Amino acid sequence: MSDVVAIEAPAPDTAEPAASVYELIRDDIISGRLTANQKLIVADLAERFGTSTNPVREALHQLRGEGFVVMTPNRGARVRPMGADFIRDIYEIEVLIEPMLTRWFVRIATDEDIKIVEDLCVRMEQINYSDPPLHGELDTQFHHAMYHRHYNRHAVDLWWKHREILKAMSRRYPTSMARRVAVLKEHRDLLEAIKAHDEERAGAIVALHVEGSGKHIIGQMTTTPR
Amino acid sequence: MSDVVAIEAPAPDTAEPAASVYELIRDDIISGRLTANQKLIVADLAERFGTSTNPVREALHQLRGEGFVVMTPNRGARVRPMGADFIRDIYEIEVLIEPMLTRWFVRIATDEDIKIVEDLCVRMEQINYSDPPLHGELDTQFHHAMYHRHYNRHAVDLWWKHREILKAMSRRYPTSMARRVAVLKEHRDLLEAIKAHDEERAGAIVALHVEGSGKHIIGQMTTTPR
DNA sequence: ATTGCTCATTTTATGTACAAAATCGTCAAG
DNA sequence: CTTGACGATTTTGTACATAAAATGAGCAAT
Repeated sequence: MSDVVAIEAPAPDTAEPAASVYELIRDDIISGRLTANQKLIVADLAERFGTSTNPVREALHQLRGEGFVVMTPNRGARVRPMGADFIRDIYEIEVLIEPMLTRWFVRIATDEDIKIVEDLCVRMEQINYSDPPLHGELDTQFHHAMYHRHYNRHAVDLWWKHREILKAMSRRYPTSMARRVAVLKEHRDLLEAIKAHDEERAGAIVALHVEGSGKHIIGQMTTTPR
Repeated sequence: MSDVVAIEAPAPDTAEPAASVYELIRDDIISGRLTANQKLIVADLAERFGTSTNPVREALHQLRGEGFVVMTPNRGARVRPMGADFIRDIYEIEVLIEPMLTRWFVRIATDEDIKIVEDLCVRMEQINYSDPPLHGELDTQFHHAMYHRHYNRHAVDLWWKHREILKAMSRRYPTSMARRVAVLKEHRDLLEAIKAHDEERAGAIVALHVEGSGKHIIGQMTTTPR
């Protein structure tokens, strides 16, 4: 009797929670496995995911609402092209939002809060781009640690959505040596401003930081053939 | 996103294009006919619109993607509550975005461009709040005239989406006398700054203008019982 | 040959009907 | 007051029907 129980949960949370159709398509778009303007044919996707068409149709419509997919009546869905101009648009908005979020963090940060971002900063300096994916992950955590508790959920959600797109984008292009050292320095500068509780300076540094990242990626996008 | 077409504009709106289920539900949410947190039952909506369930399901998912609807697995969709905090979130973002859009307009505006916004400004002064809905319409056109050609489509779309929410919200609450005179003055000041091609001043005025509108509505929301 | 057209055929999106699974509400028993 | 069973409600998934659009073969005019 007791040997038939607990078939669920073989481990805490190691097992993936069986990604939804929505997430699968979304990841395919963001990661670039689905190319710009590619047609998203409901029947094909349904077959590929082993479901019927309705889940796909619903996922597509949600993605459309989020802007990842463009739909035209009676002619279906296409992957939203995320070219250099779109990336620029996003960065221009982030240049405004991230300083706002950062200033708030500087205002409310306790010593423990600061300790967390400092640790992340140090780890990034230690690996020194030897492991780009890990650096990217730490970079995201660095900013996330500052922003995630902000009261303006709308702003944080927007930041996160943009972040996911930009993260995926920068994964497709290399980071120049010059930019690498700049990023490390900017993070360090930001950390100092935070420690000094200098709200204005921290905001200004983040603005520069975001702008620099944006300029760099767009440069890579427009020069690299791909 | 950029498929958000020109629904507004002084267009020949003779024959309605038979509003889609999506638009109907969306309008019901924004206008407040559907109240906060109200359950959106697929079968009911389908019956109300005289369609089958699939169009409703797709509309709901798009709305979810746009943030107007909140869905939880196996327990359906609810109207996203748009309380004072959410409105504050939106205004805080607009305080950043609108000045950016305005500055660009000041930079590129020709005399004809300025003429258009001036006319709108004058008309608002003439009706002097005798017709609040009309004032709201002109106000939207005033800003739209400045922003709609901006190269950052993402920012413009975001502004428009926010604008629709805020327009509907302010329609539900009265505008105080003090606020009325302030709005007229701010518009006039802005116009002068534009005419003087003073980018910085125009941006600063818009920031104040948006902030003032936000503060006012939130004040109304938190004091008026409703 | 190439272009541009019609028209039948196939593909695909969109709408309807129904089945399975989950949730919610109610009410009786403890 | 809480628990648990059971029926009604509602969500979620599948299968199919219809209508619109893409495709491509055939053919006439340049």
